[in-house]
Amino acid sequence: MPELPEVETVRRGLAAQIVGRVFAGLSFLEWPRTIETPAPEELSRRIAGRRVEAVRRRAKFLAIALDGDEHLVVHLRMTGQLSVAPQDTPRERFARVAFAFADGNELRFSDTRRFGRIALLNGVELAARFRDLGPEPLDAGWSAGDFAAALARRRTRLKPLLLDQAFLAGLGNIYVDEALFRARLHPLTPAVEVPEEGAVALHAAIREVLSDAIGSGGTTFSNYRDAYGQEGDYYERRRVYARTDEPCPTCGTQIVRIVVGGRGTHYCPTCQPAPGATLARIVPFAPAAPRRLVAEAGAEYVATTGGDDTDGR
DNA sequence: CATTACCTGCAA
DNA sequence: TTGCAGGTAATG
Repeated sequence: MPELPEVETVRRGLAAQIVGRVFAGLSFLEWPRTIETPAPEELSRRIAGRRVEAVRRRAKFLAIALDGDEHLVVHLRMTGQLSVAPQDTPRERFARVAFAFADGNELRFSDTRRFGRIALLNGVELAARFRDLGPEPLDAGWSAGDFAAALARRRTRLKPLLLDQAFLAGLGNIYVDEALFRARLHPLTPAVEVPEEGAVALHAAIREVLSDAIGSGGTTFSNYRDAYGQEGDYYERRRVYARTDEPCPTCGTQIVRIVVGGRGTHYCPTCQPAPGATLARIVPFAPAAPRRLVAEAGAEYVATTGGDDTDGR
């Protein structure tokens, strides 16, 4: 479920509900593998009596900071959900773990697919866990210039690169497709081939998409709910993700779905032309035409872009 | 770089 | 029954 906007939405709702509350211990453990470290007994002992100081987010991780340098780190993965409810209330169907508060409520972690993970870390361990994450796209310090330079160092295609949390933190499958569409870049474009203005456009597009999505409370198309159980509204605002065969909102061309790096990838073949797909690539495939017409097309291509032309060979 | 694994539910 | 799903780590 969760990419940066969803995790940020959960963070806000969770902070409003639990900052200031004091944990009493572990109260429910249906799926022990959810807890990476430490052993459940130790975790329970270490959180008991600890007060929630803040709920933070780094990339797609949530970090519930407790006094005494303890941090409850949560990764929702695909279907994880957090909620707060009285302990004596029936637990959700897919509840996996719950942490009791001293006031009779509990923090619940539900997770249909059981991919989600929770760890209790001290400050040093927390820093180590976040060490390899790339920049936060909404941080003021993340500049278009730095981003352009980083792209220029990579030959990888844009789609998998933007999904790489070490390159840039927080994007997932939905928002990569949405950002590439807004920047008019094809998902298979090698990063190094993105022109400067393309990098600037992509930098802006990433921020716009993430900000808009946070403003909509994230994207719900099946499982995702925030810390109050509410759905996000961004699904209806998306432009290409899961809109295969629907008309592009800009030009009307049917949205295409391909698989890149094993992930469903959606784009507009007109607005996001394939890498290198200029007249040089299109002309050879054009239907047979009078020689004079072909020559004119070639001449115009050379004149307007100055790229390497295959016509002469 | 692609594939598989981790899991389960749901729609075609 | 098959394929697909918001993520990521571990394999060839």
